[in-house]
Amino acid sequence: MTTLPMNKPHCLPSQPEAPRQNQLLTTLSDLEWHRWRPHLRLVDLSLGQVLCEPGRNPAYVIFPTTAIVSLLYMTLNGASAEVAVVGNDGVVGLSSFMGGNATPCQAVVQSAGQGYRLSAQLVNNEVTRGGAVLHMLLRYTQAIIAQVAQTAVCNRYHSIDQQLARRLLLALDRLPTDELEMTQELAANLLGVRREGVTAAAHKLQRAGVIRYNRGHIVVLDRHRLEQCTCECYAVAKKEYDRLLPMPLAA
Amino acid sequence: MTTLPMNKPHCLPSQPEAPRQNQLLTTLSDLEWHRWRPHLRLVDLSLGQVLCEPGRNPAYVIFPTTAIVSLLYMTLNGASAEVAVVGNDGVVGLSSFMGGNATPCQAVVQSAGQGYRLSAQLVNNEVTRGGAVLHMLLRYTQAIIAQVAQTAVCNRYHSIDQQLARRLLLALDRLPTDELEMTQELAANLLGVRREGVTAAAHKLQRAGVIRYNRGHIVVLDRHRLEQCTCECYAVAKKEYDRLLPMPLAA
DNA sequence: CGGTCCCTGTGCGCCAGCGCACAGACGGGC
DNA sequence: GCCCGTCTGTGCGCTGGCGCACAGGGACCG
Repeated sequence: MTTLPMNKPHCLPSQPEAPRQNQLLTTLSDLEWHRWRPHLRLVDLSLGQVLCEPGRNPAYVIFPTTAIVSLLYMTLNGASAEVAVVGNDGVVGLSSFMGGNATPCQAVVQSAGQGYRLSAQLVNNEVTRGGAVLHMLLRYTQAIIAQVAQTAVCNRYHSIDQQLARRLLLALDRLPTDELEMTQELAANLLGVRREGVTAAAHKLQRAGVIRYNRGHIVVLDRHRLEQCTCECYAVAKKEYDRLLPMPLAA
Repeated sequence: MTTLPMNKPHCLPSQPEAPRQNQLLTTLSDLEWHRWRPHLRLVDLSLGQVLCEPGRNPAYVIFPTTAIVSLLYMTLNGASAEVAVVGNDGVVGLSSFMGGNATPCQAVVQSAGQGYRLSAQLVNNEVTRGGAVLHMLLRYTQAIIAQVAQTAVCNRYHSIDQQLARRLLLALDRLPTDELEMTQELAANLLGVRREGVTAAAHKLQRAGVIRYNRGHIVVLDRHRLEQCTCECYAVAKKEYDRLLPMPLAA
């Protein structure tokens, strides 16, 4: 496995006026930004809050700053699987900008925090203008597709151990600290595996001294080793994101 | 399992001048269509042809008419997994319109046929205009995301039997006949499973009288029963596509 | 301070799918 | 008509993950 220089997102503990903690928003030029600013509203996102119900038309898109959101698909018999993770690196509600006005996937807050809310209508207007905002959203869409596709591959080929490590890294990248809240039960639901499977995987990580696990509270002790425990999927998706988003936006 | 009315795509045996056999192209207004027409060029797509190499910048997007194309992700050790199927219902090369100019996934022709080729540059111009073409592409992008996500879920939860049935239906929907060419070896690569696993699954279908299998040539005898053999994933993705694409395009 | 949830650990039996190794069996080319 | 390559069938043993059932053990609340 290649070990990438994992620059953490610039996600500082919430400053009184920290407008552009979301990386997508930081890609906007000052011009665009000032046009948007009046319409952005900071909202609290609580654990378990459902931002988007399957088949419903969400009224807002949300650019998380400190919160983390899961995109989940459900099966007929109630099982679920997470297909993508969105934090301060992205935006929730792509479907509304894409014109479909709904999506079969559910968006649930996995880690409480804040985010900027913007009306779907406004985003649509921006899209039709065809400017920098559109191109930013398109880039991000491509990154999401890569992440979802990589999840499909990962589900096919990789062990629970590897997938758990990957999921922890995904969370870590979107948090300011090395600690996160996630019960084994929850992790199992996200990965679409048994809780006992997660217990076993978490044990291995713990005994290797990579994490410390206690009743839903996880401390990552050695991020570098954690990266070695996961499959390529993590690095591939991250690399693709880094390739797409920091690029100077053609417009 | 709900049994949908599976209206086959209007894909007639190639007429001498059948310009809009691709369903995305049919959604365009006459105005848009006539603007595009001079730039579309009908090309032959041969079995196994690679339309897009991972990491490379494809010069064209392709709207298949009779051909079928797989979008594949590869793993480090050479294994592969198909994340989406594109036929006369879609377009290959979304990444170029999304601005990323490349994608980690590979596009390979699985069923020889034809398609309309259009320069990526031209598509980009259309996108920046922000008109009907953009909205069509966005809609289709959303459908692709749904398909990829559903593939992820399917990989997680469903048996080889179900996945094989699903894959056959995906091919069938994009072909004018009830026959298709696909060796067990190939199917195994697409599904990311063992060839022997496919052998077993195909046997079951054959013994149930649903298909006839012979050295890479498959005849679907009973499509209805085939639909009953697969998981919900097929219907969910199809429903989402039907919801998104026939809609009158707002612009 | 005791009860009651949650979370976590553990121990089964079970099975789908894997890896490997061969054995037909069809079919196209010479 | 024969040969060889490709495609398909079959038989192992193995293992990762599943389903189930239950036991300790914090944490919080009254």
